[in-house]
Formats: sequence, C-alpha cells, structure tokens
Amino acid sequence: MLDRNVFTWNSIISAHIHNRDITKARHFFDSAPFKDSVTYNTMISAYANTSSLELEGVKVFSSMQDTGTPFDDFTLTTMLNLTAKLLVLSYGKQLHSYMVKTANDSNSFTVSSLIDMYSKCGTFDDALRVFKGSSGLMDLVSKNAMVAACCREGDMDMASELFWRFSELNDTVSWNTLISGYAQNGCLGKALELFVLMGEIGMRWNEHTFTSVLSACSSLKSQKHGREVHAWILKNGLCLNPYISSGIVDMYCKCDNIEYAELVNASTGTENVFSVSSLIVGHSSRGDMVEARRLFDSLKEKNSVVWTALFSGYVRLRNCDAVFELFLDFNTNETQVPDALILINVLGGCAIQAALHPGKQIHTYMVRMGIKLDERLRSSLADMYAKCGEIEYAERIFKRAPCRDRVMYNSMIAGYAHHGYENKAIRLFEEMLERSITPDAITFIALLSACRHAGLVELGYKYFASMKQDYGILPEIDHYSCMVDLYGRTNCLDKAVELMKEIPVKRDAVIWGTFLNACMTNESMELAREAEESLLRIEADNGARYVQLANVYAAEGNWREMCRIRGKMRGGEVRKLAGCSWRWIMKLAKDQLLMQILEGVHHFCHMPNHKMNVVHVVQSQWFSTMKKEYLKFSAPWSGRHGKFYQTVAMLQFYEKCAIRLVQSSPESQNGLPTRINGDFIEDGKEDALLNDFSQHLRDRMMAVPNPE
DNA sequence: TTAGGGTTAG
Repeated sequence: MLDRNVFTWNSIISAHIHNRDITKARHFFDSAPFKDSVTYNTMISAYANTSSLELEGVKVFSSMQDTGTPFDDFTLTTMLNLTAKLLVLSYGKQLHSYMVKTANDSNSFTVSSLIDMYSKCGTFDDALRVFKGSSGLMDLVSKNAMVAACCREGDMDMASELFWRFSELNDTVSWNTLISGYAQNGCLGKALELFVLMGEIGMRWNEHTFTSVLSACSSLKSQKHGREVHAWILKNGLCLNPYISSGIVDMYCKCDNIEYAELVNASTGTENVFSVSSLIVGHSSRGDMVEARRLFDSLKEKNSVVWTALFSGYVRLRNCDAVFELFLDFNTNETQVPDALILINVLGGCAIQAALHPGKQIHTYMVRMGIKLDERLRSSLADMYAKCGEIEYAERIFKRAPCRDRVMYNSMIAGYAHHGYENKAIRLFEEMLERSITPDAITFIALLSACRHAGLVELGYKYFASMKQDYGILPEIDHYSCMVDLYGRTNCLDKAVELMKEIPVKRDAVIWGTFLNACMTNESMELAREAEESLLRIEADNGARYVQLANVYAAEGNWREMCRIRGKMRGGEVRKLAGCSWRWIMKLAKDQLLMQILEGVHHFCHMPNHKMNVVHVVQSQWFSTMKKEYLKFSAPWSGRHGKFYQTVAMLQFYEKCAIRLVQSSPESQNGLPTRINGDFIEDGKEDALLNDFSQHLRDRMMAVPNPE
C-alpha cells in the first residue's frame, strides 16, 4: 500500500486482533509511524479481552498518557471494563473522577460501564448511585447492567422490580440476566418459571439461557427437568457448545446419574475441564476416588478448581493421608500459590486428623506467602485449631478477625462446646444475635452440643424450641440426637422416649445409638431391647453396634443377653474394626519419648487406688512438657512421615478421651461432671502423684532391655 | 479503525 495513514495502520492492527493474533497486532502497533487514540484504544481493548494479558493493557494505557495521546469515551469505557476484570476499585475510582472532571461521564456507554465496574468491584451502592443519577442517559444495556448488579448483590426483589419496569423493552440479555440471577441466588423454581415464560412470550432461548437453566436443574437435583432441557438442546443441535455440554454433565452428576454424565462427556469428543471437575465430584461423592483420581490425572491442564475437587473428595471420605500427599503433589507440580479453597480443604484434613503440627505449618505457610485471610480462611483456621485441641489459638484468630460471619461464629461456638466451655459458647451465641447475625442449623447443633455437655436441660430445650419458632429452622436428625443425649444424661429418659416418637424424619443409626446409651445410663433394659432391634435393622453390618449392645447387657450383669448379642455377631459374621489397645499403641510408638508418654497415661489409668484418670495425666504439666518435647524432636512434617501424624493424632485423641472420661466419671452427677475441668486429685497431692509416676516410669524403662 | 449488559465446574 503506497498511501499508508493512521486509518490503514489502525485497520491492520484491528485485523490481526480479529484473527486472534495478538502478537502480530502488537508488532504492528509498535512499528506504526502514526498513532492516535483509536490505535491505543484498539490495543487496550485487545489486551482487556485476552486472559492473562490484562496488565499489558494497563501498560499501554500508561504509555498513552506518556505520549500525550488524548483519551476519549472509548478509552474510558475500555479501561473501566479492564478495571472490572482486574477488580481494582482504586483504578475505577480514578477513571470515574477523571470522567467527571472532563465531563466524559454522560453517555449511555460510560453509564453502563461504570455500573458494571462498581458492581464487579463489590461496591453495589456506588453502582446504584450512578444508576440513579443518570436517568436521562439510561438505555437497555445500562438497565441490564443494573439488574445484573442487583443479582450479584443478592437483592432479587430490586432486580425483579427493575426488570419488569418498561418490560416491553427487555431483550434476550435482560431475560438471561434475571434467570441466571434467580439460579445463582437459590430461587430455582423462579428461574425455571421465568425460563418457561420467556418461551411463552416468544423470546428466543439461547446458549446463555440454557446454561443458567441447567445450573438451576443441577441445584434442584431435578433430573426430570434436566432431561427435558437436555432433549430440547439435542433437538436444536446445541449440545457441542462447551458451556452447555458441561452444564448437562454437571446436571447428571448432581442428579447422581453418573453414567449419563460420562456418556455426554464422551460424546463431545473434546477435553472440557468443567465437565471433568463435575465428574470428579460425582465420582468422589459416590466414594469412588480411584475413578476421580484417574480423571484428574487424565487432564492435560489442571486449574485450581480441579485440584479442589479432588482435595474435597479425599476430605469427604476422611482420607487425610491422601489430602496431605496431594498437597505435596500440588506444591511439586504447580507454580501457583494454592488458593483459599485448596487451603480450606487441607486445613479440613488437619482438623479431621487432629493433626496440629501440619495445621500449624499450613498456617505458617500462609503467613509466609502473604496469603490474604478472608472470612472463610479464618473460620477454617479457627476450626482447625479448635479441633486440634488448641482452643486458645482458635480464640485468638476469632478475636483478631476484622469481621465475623456466621460460619466463624459457628466454628467458635462448636469449639467452645467441645472444649467444655459452655458458658463461653452460650455467650458467643448471644453476641452473635446482638450483632444481628442470623443463626443457622449448624449454630444450633453447636449450641445444643454445649448444653448437652453441661447438662443444661431447660436451656437446651429453650434453644431447641426457638430454632423453629424464632428462626424457622426445622430440626434435623442431629438436633434430635443432641436432645436425646441431653435428656439421657440428665435422667429424663421419659422425655427422650417422647422425643424419639415425635421425630418426623427417618431415625438413623446415630440417634438409635444415642438413645441406647440413654437407656443404659438410665438402666432401662426393656427400652434398650427395643432400641437394639431398630439399631440392628439399620446397621446390621456395623460390628461396633453389636459391641455397644453387648456392653449394655454386660453392664448389668445380664450375661445371657450379652451372649445372645455376641452370638448374633458371630452368626452374621460381623466384625468390629479393632480398637487401639494400649499394647498395640505401644508397639506402634517405637520412639522412647512417645513410649514414655503413653506408658504414663496407661499407668495412671490403671492405678486402682489413685483418684487419677487419663484426664489428669493429659491435663498435667508433665504431659504437656512431654508432648512439647516429642513434637520438638519429631521429624518435620512431610509426606514420608505418616507415622508422625498417627502419633500426633493419638496424643490429640487422648485429650478428647479425657474430656469424655470426665463426663462419665463416677464422681459426676447424673452422668455429667460436677466441673468440666474437675479436680479429682486431692489438693496439694499433684506433685506427689507425678513424682510417683516418674519413679514408676524410670523403673519401667530400666526393666526394658535397650533395643540397640 | 476502537467501547458497554447475560452463561458452566471446586
């Protein structure tokens, strides 16, 4: 071309961008002898629309300022779009200020971009202010942007009100926005109704519509609706769209029809990371981690969602060793820092295993990597520390949190309840209410659990009744179990019996087991036998239940009945997983320090004349010193030290046992401790006892031949 | 020659 000018240069740059060759476009951009605002706008826009190159767009914008090229509406809207993508509110505010100063804020393009930017950067009120202050410039796109902002905010009433105002102007995007808003905010029935209505008024459905509707079917777990939608998609040849095909796969996974999900995924013939993520979750929720792992390994590119899908599968099945090993894999194979959800899962693994040391290491790692703590991470950390026995750490994290949501309160209330601080748990619940945070079903499990441990029958009942009356939460089986346990432990067996009859949901093995314990502590063999039948009907293959039953009869010396149960166990060829006997634990604990700790605990638990039990040992200074020493000298955490987890977990386990032992100690009243941290050692005798113990230890150690 | 709103998995 002989006569090149700025228009032709801009055109060739644009052509390369349309051809998705951003490198060539950049080459022409750099070598262009003439550049105007359009040249810059074109390049910024190209970078804004290319994932992982967004920051290049900011750099081009910066060079635009350096060269003194003036901004126009196009520059500003493109930059707002880029800001929304990068979620940098401060950029957005600077752009907005500039727009106001230069009177560049008054066309429908800038209005819609501002609404969108503020909404995506999380300041809904600013979006609303722009919307309200620009009524004369409002067009359909701006209105749709505002409806989308309301949906993001979760204010579906406002979204709906806006949608239906001048509804004759609504286009496909308007409908899709509201349908997706309903689907994402859990108003699934409304999403489906609107979808049907859309068809009835003659508005055409497109791939966006179907993606949202499939998501609604997935959340509803409604295969009936899902299959109707699938059929329509097949008829209209839309099934190869990756958004739609992964939506179908997800729908079948959520509806537990994994065979169909596999078929649909295979029929597309391409790798779709969304479909595979859904399949991994589908297989792992059926307990098939082998297939989940195979799918995971088959992916060429893994993102953090896929990693999390696998992590959460292992956590769900409580396979903590696999969680820790996977975390090592992650750190070996990925250059990226694990995101919040991955860390939450790993911390969840630590909590299940009561693996304090690994948990602390993850916490330290987070601090070192400068990972910003959000509410979810703080809650996970507090939960991990509470479940690993470090309630003070949990408390510290809770108190330092800049804002506390419901999950955080739930973790802490449960933590206090498990550690025997019922008053703190109850006070925290009251604080939660004062701060207008609405409790949910989980809050009440934690709260009832606190009451259960403290024998607070009346308060427990008050909370139980309040759940439904004040908060509209229907009690689930776990809430009933807490109440049955509470009644059982406080000599109110009649109330437990009554409650068992009232339960509107299916009674599971846990509640029958709880009820059986209640019968046992209240010495009602007749009721125990009834419970036995129900329990064995549900869990005929669980050996632990047979042993529990046998123990009920053994406790009252009813050997005939006990033999009958043991006979049933043999007849049904049921086995109970072996518990950890002291001997076995000693064998496992090869190193001497741990041996000392365990022997000490063992010794004191079996001293007939001392009023000392595992509680005292575990609470003693001696135990804590020993444990610290042990942790200090143990190998640092890594995948090769599975044994280390086991031993640390055991120590934690003893602490938990300790709390239980207090509750069932003969010193307690009505099966409840007189004091949770009860001092059963006579005052002033602790040192003598510990000395006695140390002497015993020394004697034992001398008697054991040195393995070296 | 350049710009704005709606979609999927943890």
